[in-house]
Amino acid sequence: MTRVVAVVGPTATGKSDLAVALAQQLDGEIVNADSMQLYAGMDIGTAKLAEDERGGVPHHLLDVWPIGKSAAVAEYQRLARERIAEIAGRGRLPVLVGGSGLYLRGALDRLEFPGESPAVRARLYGELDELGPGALHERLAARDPEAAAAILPSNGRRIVRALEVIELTGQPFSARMPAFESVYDTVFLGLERADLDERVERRVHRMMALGFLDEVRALLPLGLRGSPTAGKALGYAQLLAALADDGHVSGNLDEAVEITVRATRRFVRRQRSWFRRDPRVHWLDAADPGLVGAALTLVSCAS
RNA sequence: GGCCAGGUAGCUCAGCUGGUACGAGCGACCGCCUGAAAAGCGGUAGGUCGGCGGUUCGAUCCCGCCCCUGGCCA
Repeated sequence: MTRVVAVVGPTATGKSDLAVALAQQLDGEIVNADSMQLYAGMDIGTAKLAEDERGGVPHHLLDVWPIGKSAAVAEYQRLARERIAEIAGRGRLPVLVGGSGLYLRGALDRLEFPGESPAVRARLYGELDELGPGALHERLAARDPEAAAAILPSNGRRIVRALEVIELTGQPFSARMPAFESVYDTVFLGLERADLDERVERRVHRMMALGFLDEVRALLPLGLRGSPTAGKALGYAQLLAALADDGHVSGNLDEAVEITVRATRRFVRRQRSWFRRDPRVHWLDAADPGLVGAALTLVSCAS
């Protein structure tokens, strides 16, 4: 079975750097598993490693989607598995890095995504607007009681997806995540650190100092504001709210920064509660000076 | 110094002409998560209702004094 290393954990823990170090030591290549780093042009705000920070290690699945594109796990799953196969085919070690939990699972685990239909989905969202989530949830309960039980009546988005899948496939929608079972021989390394809240604050301010605002401005003509996924990214959404369409600051920038810091901290909480449940993850303290060594030990012990 | 408005949850504010604060939004904390996942959704905890007296069976809402904030006038 193909051997893969996955570096996971909350944002701002230093996953990218650890991945580079591991790839250098283990003859690896890196595959991005960060939903926002897939977008071209989102660099500063996603903390994407610049060329000269990649330590000569090939990086895959960065900058592959245009800003306006609506992201999709299923497509990511396909792309990631292709890359993993190619890298392994070259005799090298695929190192997956990122903090997008569902993307990681899509790439690595036995997860199958039923199809999608933009038309059906658009119609369902129209109905959601008109009737409200409660009514659609009742419909779901009639067609697939099990899915309805697992999805809260207020969660319009998931209700719509469940109904979409049922219409498309004629099959019930299994609303629960499957067991933690990888399709590869994967070693999961999780990074954590105690001082994340402060780090997040410093990082957001550093991004501003590096020209985050100009980056957002530059993405304005590419349709960032209307983009369903990219436009909602942390920091981007907040700066967008403070910018007029012509790129002039029309709102309160300091407040936008402050809100970004808070929202990012909340994101860290969500990431933790997602990754914590995965029993396969070997947790490492990112502040430990011997981090790389510890990670290498774990990888070699697992083989 | 006088007049007016206001002091209610960490923040911004709601609050039947007195009867246990119904509070709400945001935040915080905890959790959920199968094609937008940096998204979406849920649960929980927070209030001496500025202070002290008084009226009343009972006062956040009535009276008096005091403190603080904003505005107006001197």
